[in-house]
Amino acid sequence: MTEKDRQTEEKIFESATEVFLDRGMDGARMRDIAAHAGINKALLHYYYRTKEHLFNAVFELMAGRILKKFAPVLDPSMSFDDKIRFFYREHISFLQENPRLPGFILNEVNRNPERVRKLLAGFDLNNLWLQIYSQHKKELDEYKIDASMMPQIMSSIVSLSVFPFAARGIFEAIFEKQGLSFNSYLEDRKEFAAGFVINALRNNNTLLSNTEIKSQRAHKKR
Amino acid sequence: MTEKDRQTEEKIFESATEVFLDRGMDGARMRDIAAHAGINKALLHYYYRTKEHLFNAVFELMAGRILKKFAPVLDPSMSFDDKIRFFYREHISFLQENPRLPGFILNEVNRNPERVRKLLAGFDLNNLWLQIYSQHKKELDEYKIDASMMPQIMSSIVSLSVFPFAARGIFEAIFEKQGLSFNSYLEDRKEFAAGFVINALRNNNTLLSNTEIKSQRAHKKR
DNA sequence: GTCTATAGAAGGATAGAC
DNA sequence: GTCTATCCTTCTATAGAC
Repeated sequence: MTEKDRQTEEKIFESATEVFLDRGMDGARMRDIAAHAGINKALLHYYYRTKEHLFNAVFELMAGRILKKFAPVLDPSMSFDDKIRFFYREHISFLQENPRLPGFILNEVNRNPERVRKLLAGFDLNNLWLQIYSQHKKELDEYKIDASMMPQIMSSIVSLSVFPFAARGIFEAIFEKQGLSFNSYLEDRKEFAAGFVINALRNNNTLLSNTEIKSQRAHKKR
Repeated sequence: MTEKDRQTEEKIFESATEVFLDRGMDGARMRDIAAHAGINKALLHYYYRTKEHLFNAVFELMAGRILKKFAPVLDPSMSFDDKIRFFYREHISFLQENPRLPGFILNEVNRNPERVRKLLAGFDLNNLWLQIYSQHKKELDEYKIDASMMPQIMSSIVSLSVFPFAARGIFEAIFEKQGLSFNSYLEDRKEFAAGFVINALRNNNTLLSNTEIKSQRAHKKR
């Protein structure tokens, strides 16, 4: 009885996840979710009152799952370089298993800004970058990186792993034309991206210093 | 007469662009496009037979516009470093004026792979990376970069400028919590990203060499 | 070319039997 | 808990008057 409930509800949730990931909130059809779960539409409404309820359940689980993957960034037991290497290995592997996740989340979030607010509500973002900076102050000082550059640096790190998935459709098409597989590109990327970032920071020369100066100037303007 | 046609058709097209950029193909409503244009639905169908026709017209213009912005990459008159600096300045400026474009294109392309095929049909991608590599062989040799690394490098360059726009909703929310403006972040980014990439390549040390070796190994596997 | 009115299809949601 | 049948709304698209 209760066992069967759980099974059905789970099946519905899995089917909904599948269809929503594929088509998004607006493009998904309750009929398709029901068909995918091998049941009828009425049962969907029995477990989740409306389409929106069902979508929210799926979205929150998925968004939570991807956000949790950023947690190791605050692990104090790793050096900055190791952390970067670890991050790309783990994060890209995770996205290889969930390739549609970035596009799904980004799209829904851009369409409905209210979702971001609710989503980030549980996280302490007020001093996120300062936290990371403080944790690695010693190494970052050697690189001549100060706290004001953290937004640029952190956003760059994330871009390098998430964007290929967000632009998956285009990447796959271009790679195919050149006889490359998207998957082997991703395998390479785990190490390439880490090396790329570490090099960029390690030899933080006049170029970055210039940026820093301009950055301060720009901030004063506003 | 004909002048009025042109005006109406243009107004419809602009309104459609606005609504499609905001809501996507699935989320857009013909009623909203008509309202935005100050006309009625029937007139939409008079000029563009179906919603899909109208959408395709908008999508093709927008996609073409963003793709054209990558053309200077093949300009042979600039050095590699200058090209990178030029690219970020121009590309980020363009996206500042069209911030919803990346999310729109990426979303529609991921949902409908057929669009990519048609989209890229006009471009010679068979040896795109080899072209760029050949053009700058001398500089790239100094960086110890060979042709097989071009996919990783080019995709990294694009990621750093496009991703902040694709993830605009999240970025804006996070920045707001820290008292930063998305726009000043973007202003800084034009120079930061260029410096970041040039540094990463310039001091291409053992890290990248390792990646290269692994890369070759990985390719043999498949 | 532009409008009003409406057809016709498709979507989400519910009633009620089992 | 699960189903069939159906309601009601919304959407795209067209007919027909001006």
